[in-house]
Amino acid sequence: MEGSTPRGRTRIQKEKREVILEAALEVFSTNGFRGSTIDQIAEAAGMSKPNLLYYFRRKEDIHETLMHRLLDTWLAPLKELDDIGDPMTELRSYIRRKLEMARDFPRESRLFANEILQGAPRIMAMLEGELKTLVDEKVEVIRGWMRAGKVAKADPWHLIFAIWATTQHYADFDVQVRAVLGPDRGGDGRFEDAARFLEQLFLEGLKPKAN
Amino acid sequence: MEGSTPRGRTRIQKEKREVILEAALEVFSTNGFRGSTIDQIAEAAGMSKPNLLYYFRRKEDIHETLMHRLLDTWLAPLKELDDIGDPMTELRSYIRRKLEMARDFPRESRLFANEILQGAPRIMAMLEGELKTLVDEKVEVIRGWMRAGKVAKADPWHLIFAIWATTQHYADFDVQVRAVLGPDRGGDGRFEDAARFLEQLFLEGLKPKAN
DNA sequence: CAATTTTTTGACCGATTGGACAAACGTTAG
DNA sequence: CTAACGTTTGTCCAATCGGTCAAAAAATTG
Repeated sequence: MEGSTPRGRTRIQKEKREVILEAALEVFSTNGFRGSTIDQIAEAAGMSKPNLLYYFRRKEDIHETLMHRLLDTWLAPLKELDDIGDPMTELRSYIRRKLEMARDFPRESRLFANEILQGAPRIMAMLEGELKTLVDEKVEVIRGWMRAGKVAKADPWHLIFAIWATTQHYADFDVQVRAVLGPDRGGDGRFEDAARFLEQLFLEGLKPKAN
Repeated sequence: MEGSTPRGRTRIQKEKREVILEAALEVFSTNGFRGSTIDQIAEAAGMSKPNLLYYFRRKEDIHETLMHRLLDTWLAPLKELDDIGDPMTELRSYIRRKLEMARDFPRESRLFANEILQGAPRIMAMLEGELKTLVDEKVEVIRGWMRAGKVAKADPWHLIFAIWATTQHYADFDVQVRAVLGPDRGGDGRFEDAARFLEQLFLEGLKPKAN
């Protein structure tokens, strides 16, 4: 009985689907969608290919499920950007949260980056819909702060892009960051260094203080 | 006669190799290495697969040639960062040049991003060698500016990362940028808006002017 | 022209791919 | 025990992959 793909009915199904998604995240995020094979995912999940296909009937279904889950996590920090509290503190918190996500969920970041890089064929609708709506909303919040003189006037859209770019860089380009920093500076401390730098950059910029 | 791969001897060989590289840049930058097929490249180059393989014997050879060419172009702006001239002007010029590259060579940027995202298996040596050396050198230049009080004190490595991230974002995440900006704001003017914003960000930050 | 070399292609090959399927295995309920 | 259901796997398949090869077609040379 029960339709095609087993819906997370039994306990075992929920568990196995979880194992598969975890394995698929690892594989997809390092090889991209087309560069990953079902066999790779099955092996990483510790099961046979047909067994994996019993839980997800197509390779794309795994990717789609993964992507949908990711998006909620991914947009959460921006959703939290609220009009209550001090504007500059809010912005600083947002930057810190995004940087923590790059540190704690680098695979998710790379999965997302892979998708966007290749033209976002599978999530274009979401970018133009849900994401754009959310950004438009937060742009208005930031604009309010700027009008009130709480934040320097600047393009709010590109401000958001800059925050995304600088924070996600530490997940997506991690290999390059570590290679350039070298063994001594490239250790665990790099995220704290980055946090300090980004805070200064976004708050005060680089122009030397008027002595 | 002549070794395996035809070296750019005849005029026709140089031309065809150029056509292939142009087509491969298009294909590789949108699909990644593993996601691209020789057939795709051959079709984009307007020739048959065996004919393409007559000029480049392996798929990897095309990618390698492309990558080597790219790197020179890619590092050029950083190499130009010189100790002569006003420091803040130099930094502003560097940001502008990098943004222009994102605008004029988005495929090259995405090709590079694809490689890094997947762990840089083919250019790791270059990252740890040539790139690191160049960055270390420029870090010293920037440090000198900071010691001289010409630039606010900050971590020079992360400053460079921030410039890379914010500028390349407009090439690598172009789809997302355009989707979020929408049809009206997402037109050709987005690079000028970005340039204005980035200049303000890196020079003055976002803290409101002390009124 | 004819001889030689370079360029192009159709046909083909073994390996890998995503996926189908039925049979086997395990588990639980009566 | 047995029947029923959920789970797992070995085997197979058609499509696609990177790459080979010999022979045809152009171009070049004398």
